[in-house]
Amino acid sequence: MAATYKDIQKETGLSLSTISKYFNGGKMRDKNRKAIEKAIQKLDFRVNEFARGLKSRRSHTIGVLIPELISTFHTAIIADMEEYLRANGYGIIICDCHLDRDRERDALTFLLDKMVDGIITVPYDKRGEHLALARQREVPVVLIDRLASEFKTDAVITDNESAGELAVGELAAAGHRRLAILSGPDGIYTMNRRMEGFVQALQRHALPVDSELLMTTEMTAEGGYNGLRRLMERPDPPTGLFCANYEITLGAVIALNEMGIHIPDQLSLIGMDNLMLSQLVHPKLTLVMQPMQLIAQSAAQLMLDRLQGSVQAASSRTVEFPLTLVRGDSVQPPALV
Amino acid sequence: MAATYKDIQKETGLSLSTISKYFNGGKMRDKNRKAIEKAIQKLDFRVNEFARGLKSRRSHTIGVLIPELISTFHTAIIADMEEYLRANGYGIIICDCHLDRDRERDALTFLLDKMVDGIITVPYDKRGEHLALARQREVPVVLIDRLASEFKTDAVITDNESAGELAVGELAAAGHRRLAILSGPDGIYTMNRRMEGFVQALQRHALPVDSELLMTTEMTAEGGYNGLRRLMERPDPPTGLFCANYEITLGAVIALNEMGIHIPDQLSLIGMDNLMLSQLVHPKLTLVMQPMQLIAQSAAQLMLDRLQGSVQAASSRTVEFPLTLVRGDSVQPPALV
DNA sequence: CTGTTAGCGCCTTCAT
DNA sequence: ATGAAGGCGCTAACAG
Repeated sequence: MAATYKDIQKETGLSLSTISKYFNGGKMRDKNRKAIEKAIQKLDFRVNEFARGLKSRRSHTIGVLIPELISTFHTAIIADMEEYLRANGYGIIICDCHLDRDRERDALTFLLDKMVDGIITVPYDKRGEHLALARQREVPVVLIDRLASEFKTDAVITDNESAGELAVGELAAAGHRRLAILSGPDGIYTMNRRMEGFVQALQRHALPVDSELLMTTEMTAEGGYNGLRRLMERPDPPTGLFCANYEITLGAVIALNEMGIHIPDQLSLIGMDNLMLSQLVHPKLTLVMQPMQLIAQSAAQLMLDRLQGSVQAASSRTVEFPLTLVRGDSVQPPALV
Repeated sequence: MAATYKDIQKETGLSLSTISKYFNGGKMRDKNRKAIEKAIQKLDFRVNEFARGLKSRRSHTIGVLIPELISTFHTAIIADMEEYLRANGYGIIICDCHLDRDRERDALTFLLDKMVDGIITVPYDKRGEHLALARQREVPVVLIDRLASEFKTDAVITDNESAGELAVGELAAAGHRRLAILSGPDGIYTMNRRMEGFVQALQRHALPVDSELLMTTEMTAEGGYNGLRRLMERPDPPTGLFCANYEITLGAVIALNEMGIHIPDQLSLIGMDNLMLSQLVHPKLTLVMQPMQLIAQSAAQLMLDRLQGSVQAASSRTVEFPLTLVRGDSVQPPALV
């Protein structure tokens, strides 16, 4: 049986309120402080967080809700957030909705029922209306990676349009004119933005926009694999390709290997995220990278600001980070046909 | 302000104990049940888990403590465990100790202070003495992947020795005699076992054991990269290699690409885990695979058994799963020198 | 089957 | 600076 204030009381003869004050930073006689500390040692006393939470209504726990845990991008961000939040006394409860809107809603309810103090989420449902439930319970929400059309709140995103721009710019500079994109399904915030940026960049560079080369597929390695085959089996395949997320890039590379299509001689390729991939694949890939650590820390900080009440309740802040192009050897001028 | 039993009481006129019974599965008049349900709807009532925990001493939360979140192996297992546990009403609080014993100890304390009902961990500290603290607080512990020398408890592991055996068997069958292993640091449970299994298998196959070819390195891509270079820059390099974990495999493949050493003509390679890798790399890698989903589910189930009290407190069960060899194209007979 | 009551461990006025 | 007392929301005897 765990020790309580009463046990400390028995040890020290002090009253419960003095003991409480010790744990909540009040002033007290040095002698008493030391007596309490001695009793804590002796009893291996730990404050009971249930009791504390019952009064304070705080669990010092943040719910993290994401579409899929098996995603380098999400995992990397979660790892950084976990470290940052724990350093501030907060633990994270993770829920993975497995790319399913109903599960996402259930998971949110689950987290709220677990009395989390806040929710940090990569919303799967584009509209994000499920998040209204959190607001109704007065639990702050911070979005990562994607905005929700029907739910305004603090968010950390990257300049997704520029991903398309960076890729097109690099490929166009190498002399490519027939460019394709393999993006995720319509309805995914980041994928739509990257697609839009890509199309706008084509226009800006006065390159042809062939809707057959603006392909969407699942955001999985399998999706990238299938998408690439469809793209390259066309009578008139592209000479330059941008893969709009990590898993799609992975699948595309697998398919290219299988089809015996050589990078960059036969196809110039630009992928996204995960530097490790770029080094593993031969030749090294040129990538558009997101600053994962910055994203993680700033999401965590936005949440801490909310929880510490240092921010206007009504305001909503959006932090947007730029993307960077990391050059490998997967882009070269197109073959002369 | 969230609704409480008292609010339901006002709505229904029923007593607190009747309402409590509703939530804890007692019998009651159908009329009363319906009245309560109606009130719950109207008030958007949720049971306060702080108050409930204060009485029951249960948070329905499991602490998950791992060496590193950025590890496909750990992430995959966590994703499966999360799903399985949540389906049973349990959430998981994740802590990553970043390959640091002190942080591991701190994280354990953190989790216990968060009132978790149990700890599922891949212990980083080989001895696992820090886990005694959990036992002292009567919090059950389930180990994954590694046993701890100084802490006996329920555990789920794989037959690590057989990894070495499978690899040596496959390479020997192809005619290789000069075999090397790239394993993790001495002191890591799995790495030691795989190394031992490898050496025993060499002896069983009557192959020479050259201690220079039994190499240990960090369990990271960088470790694999460096280890491979050291190995292949020797005057008399091996013709067959087993990489004893995923990250090491990754790093080794990167280094081979850079050095222009071709698989399998110049080196036959067997890696571990992560089927995706095997498909990405050209040629496809032959791999020793661990059944991640089984590991995850059985760890979760061991924990649930403990929490539901359906297991003797004193007993300790170890579940060991077999490994499988998945053939790719990275092994062929050695070149005639 | 339902109601009354006394805590679970901690925090917070309010006195002293 | 310290002590006494009530209550946070729920549960579990115990009566009725």
